[in-house]
Amino acid sequence: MSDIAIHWFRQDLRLSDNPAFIKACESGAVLPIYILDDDTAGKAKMGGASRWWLYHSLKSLNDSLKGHLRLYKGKAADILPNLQNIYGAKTITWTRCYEPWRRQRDEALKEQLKQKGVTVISQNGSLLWEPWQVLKADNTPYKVFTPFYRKGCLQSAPAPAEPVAPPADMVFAKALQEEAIELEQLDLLPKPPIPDWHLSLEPHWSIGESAAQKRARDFFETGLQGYKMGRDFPALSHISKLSAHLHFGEISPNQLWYWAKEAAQIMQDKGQTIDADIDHFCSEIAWREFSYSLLFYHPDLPDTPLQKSFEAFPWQQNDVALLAWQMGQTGIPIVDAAMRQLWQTGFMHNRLRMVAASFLIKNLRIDWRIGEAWFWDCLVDADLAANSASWQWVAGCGADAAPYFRVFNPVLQGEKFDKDGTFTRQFVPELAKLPNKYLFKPWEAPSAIIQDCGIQLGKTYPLPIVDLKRSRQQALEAYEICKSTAFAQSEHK
DNA sequence: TGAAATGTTGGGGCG
DNA sequence: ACGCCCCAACATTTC
Repeated sequence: MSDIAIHWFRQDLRLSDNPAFIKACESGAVLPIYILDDDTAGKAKMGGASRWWLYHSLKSLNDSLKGHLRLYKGKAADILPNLQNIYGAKTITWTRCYEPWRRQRDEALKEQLKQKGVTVISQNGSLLWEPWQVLKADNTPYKVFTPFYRKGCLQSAPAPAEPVAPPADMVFAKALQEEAIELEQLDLLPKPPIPDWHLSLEPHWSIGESAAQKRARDFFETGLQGYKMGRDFPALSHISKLSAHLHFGEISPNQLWYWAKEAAQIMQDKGQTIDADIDHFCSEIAWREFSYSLLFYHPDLPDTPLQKSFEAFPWQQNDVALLAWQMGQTGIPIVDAAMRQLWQTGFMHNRLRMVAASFLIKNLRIDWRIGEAWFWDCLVDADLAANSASWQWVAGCGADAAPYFRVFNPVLQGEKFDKDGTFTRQFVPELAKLPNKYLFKPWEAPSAIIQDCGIQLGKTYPLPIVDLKRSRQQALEAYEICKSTAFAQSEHK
């Protein structure tokens, strides 16, 4: 077999259930490549935590490919055609991406390569359904999740493709020596004098395709039963923690979908019913699909509120408060616990993402895009579609968003979802001795108790940077102003 | 995938 | 026995 096929790995860093990669293997000797294309990404350039994850994921992928993964850095629009020339590749394959900057780039590349007579194959390997497969009867995209999922995905669209096995045998193209670079040269990890913050992430994750599969299997065995309820409690492990694996394509949503169905069958045979848990897990996967659909049909989702009335919102600039939020020093224990979890582990529990985001947007009234940028930098699962759709959801300016007046009370959220304080005490150890009654509102504790617990409010732990009740009220007022301004504007048109 | 304010009901204490 | 008040507990509405 002398023909050479390039498989361009992007967000599909796996060999299992990778239809495009299989096509490459069937078309000739494979040259597997990865291009770090920061130049084209612009504002969507990967954040720090993602880069750390990518470093390890590429390493793992290279192992699976027996050391044949070729790495490049720069504009894919230049590098890919160049490689095609150098190697005389007849086929180029890739798994589709949906970020606006990637779509634009890929479309142009595809056209250019096709004109040169190259067979270009792009396939779906990252979504259960392509955005254009889930449309309303009038061929427009859904704007509300429930009908998107129930009608669009489950009833109208075809069943998700069943996962396919990794290629039985891989023949690799003989690589030239000089044109690729080493993993270290991608500069994915921070270098001195930048703090080696990423080292604190290491113990929390195991990265790569086989780790993703193991995580999934562990979850289906031990976490799925009770998922629907348990997923709301940060101290429990009833969450899949698969988001980063999914983002980088170390595992496909299709694989998870069918494993979930299998798990349902196994449990049913044992006489246990976990239908509600399975349904809920599948609907969470579908939220990811919904986000991708939103991004696909609204390319400006990452920085423009879908509801135009929000353009007039009176955001506040407050760098001191922002820093306190980022560092987990707001004086609101559940918020601080959440923000520290993010900083220390590269992850934040879903419920806490809502609480922490609500606090930034509504109590501090800081622009959601600023919080979005922080999450983008800190999350190992940072995903353009999910991150922007979710921030818009919390801000109340997205499609099918939480209504703006839905303001989370971080004290009640703590009392409800971290009842015994396990999670909060883990990340805010300076409050560990505080009894549950005051753990989520230390400012209300009698000074004798505060003293007994070895706490000095304002010194060992901050006083709240805002008054929750008042700031809530102000947020609601700001929303009213913004609404009436938008109304006045629309009247003048 | 809220919370607070307001409304309603019903049991118990008490004159 | 009765009415009255108080206040949980729950339901509804409002933001």
